[in-house]
Amino acid sequence: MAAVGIKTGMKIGVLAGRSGLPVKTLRYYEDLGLLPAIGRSEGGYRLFAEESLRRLEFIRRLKTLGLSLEEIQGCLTVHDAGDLPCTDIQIQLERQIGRIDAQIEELGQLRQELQGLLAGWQSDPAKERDVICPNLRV
Amino acid sequence: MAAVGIKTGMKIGVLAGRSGLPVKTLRYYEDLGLLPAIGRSEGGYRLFAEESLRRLEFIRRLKTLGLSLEEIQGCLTVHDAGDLPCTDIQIQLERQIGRIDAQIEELGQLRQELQGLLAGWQSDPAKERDVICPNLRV
DNA sequence: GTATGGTCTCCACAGGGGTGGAGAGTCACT
DNA sequence: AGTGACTCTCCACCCCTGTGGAGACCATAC
Repeated sequence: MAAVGIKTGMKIGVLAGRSGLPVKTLRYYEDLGLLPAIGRSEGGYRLFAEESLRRLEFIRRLKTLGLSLEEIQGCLTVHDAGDLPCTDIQIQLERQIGRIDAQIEELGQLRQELQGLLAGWQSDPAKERDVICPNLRV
Repeated sequence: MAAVGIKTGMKIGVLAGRSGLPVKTLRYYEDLGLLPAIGRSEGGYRLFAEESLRRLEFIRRLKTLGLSLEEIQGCLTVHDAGDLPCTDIQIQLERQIGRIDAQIEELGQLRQELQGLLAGWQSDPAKERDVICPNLRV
């Protein structure tokens, strides 16, 4: 009969201090559904479980790996359903490698083009009619 | 004595058709000062010179090379002052190569990290206490 | 009782390059 | 005179991940 319905938990400032994230960011994450609070205090303050710290670590890690909050939320949803999110995370990370490869490819081509242009660059060309930059011929 | 003060020019729709850019974009460029109109018609319509087409080509080219509109505007300001913008463009393009190199470097490191994680990925690991994804150990 | 600090909600802004729509005015053709 | 196409201005919204502030409430210490 004791302690029934009693919600204990950190207030947002404590979680901010322990996680190193700004209070604003935690509210933002909560709004997005990334970081559910276990409830509210009588005064209306958000209360977070200890587990939130783990969750924030997870979020931070996946963020540094370049996943969007939406993608991270997808993984967390799997976790919250009681399943291991490993497979989903693997898929996301593979997708992320794909995006990175595409970006690197694109950047490499652009770099090539820029290098080519600068290789033949004339620092003081004659002015040309109908062209703003004779080097670019445009 | 003939044709004094008469402003001739394309209306924005014509320029849009000939340049291939949407009317909205041309207005946006004009607002930014990238694409000055030679004036307004009696009815208040923007009028553009033939030269605007060249200017838009120039803008488009530098955009494909990855310069921001602000950087492009810097080059155009030099041009409008009557100077050749080649040197400024060269500087911008070199800076752009620098940015690209930094990005590629960063992406490469991230890719490395992702590859490393996925290399040892276990598709069906045992659940671990205090960890959302055992593979990431977070 | 009151000062201080934590927290609440709601709204706005940042960056960069536009895009969409409303409502009104203009132009050309019939 | 009317119709339709074109243009004007002004405001809002898109992407994404937050951040800043105003005004009000809550909690704790003195």
